[in-house]
Amino acid sequence: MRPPLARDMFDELCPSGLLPLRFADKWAPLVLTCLTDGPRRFSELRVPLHRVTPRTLTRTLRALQRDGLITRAECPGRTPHVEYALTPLGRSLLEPLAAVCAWTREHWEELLRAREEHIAASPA
Amino acid sequence: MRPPLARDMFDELCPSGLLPLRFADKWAPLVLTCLTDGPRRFSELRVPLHRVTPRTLTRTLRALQRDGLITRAECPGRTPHVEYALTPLGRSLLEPLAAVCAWTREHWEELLRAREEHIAASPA
DNA sequence: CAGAATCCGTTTAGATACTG
DNA sequence: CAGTATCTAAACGGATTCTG
Repeated sequence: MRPPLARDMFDELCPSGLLPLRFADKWAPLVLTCLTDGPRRFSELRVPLHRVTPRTLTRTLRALQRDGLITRAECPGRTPHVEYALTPLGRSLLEPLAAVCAWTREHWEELLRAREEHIAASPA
Repeated sequence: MRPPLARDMFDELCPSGLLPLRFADKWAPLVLTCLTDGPRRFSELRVPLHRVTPRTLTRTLRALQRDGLITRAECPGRTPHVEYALTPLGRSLLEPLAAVCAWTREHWEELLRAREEHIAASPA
């Protein structure tokens, strides 16, 4: 019923020691989701992300690129632009990501209630 | 092939707007995992977490408690102590959490390779 | 044992302005 | 269009010391 805990959770839980790279990031999962249906431009990505500042979006995209989850392609032509797209690796991450989001939707009310009760019970 | 993106990803992806509460946290997922097999004490939790400082562990536990994912019980007696345990809600989160960790284990080598290639390709 | 208090360095992210 | 540069505020996390 209560076996001893592993001495080092960092070795056991994930090879990364923590959540997968980029998963404990505020923006990265949202960016990945935005790329589900195809490549997107820099400015296209900003809109659904509450007009996140260019600086923040740039850093997020660079990190995702570094980890092989997205690609960055410069598209020359009459209207030159840049397109970001999921790699197969990045796409494979969408599944566990969706599972987490589904959990949240399912338990949203419950989470809110817990918070409210906690606030109500906490001392002034 | 390329439908327009939702204007507000925060409304659509998760009710929370982001990942579920506490999921984008460095320690929370590890703590939840440590509680899988039963209640644990404060000091018991520190060991597998690389001797995380009391301050950090306390804040993590408070946040998890606030969101209804764990309970805190003071156990009086000859050796008084405190026990933290998963709520049913907290336990239900273990499943999507495990899915994410499984993904990481599965693609760990690939992630490492991408990083190395990126470092090799980046300018001095 | 289970923390609280304090200090401090790092990281994160927003606002704003500017550039090839 | 796709960023970069600079500044700033807040959050995160570690180290240390102290307490009911």
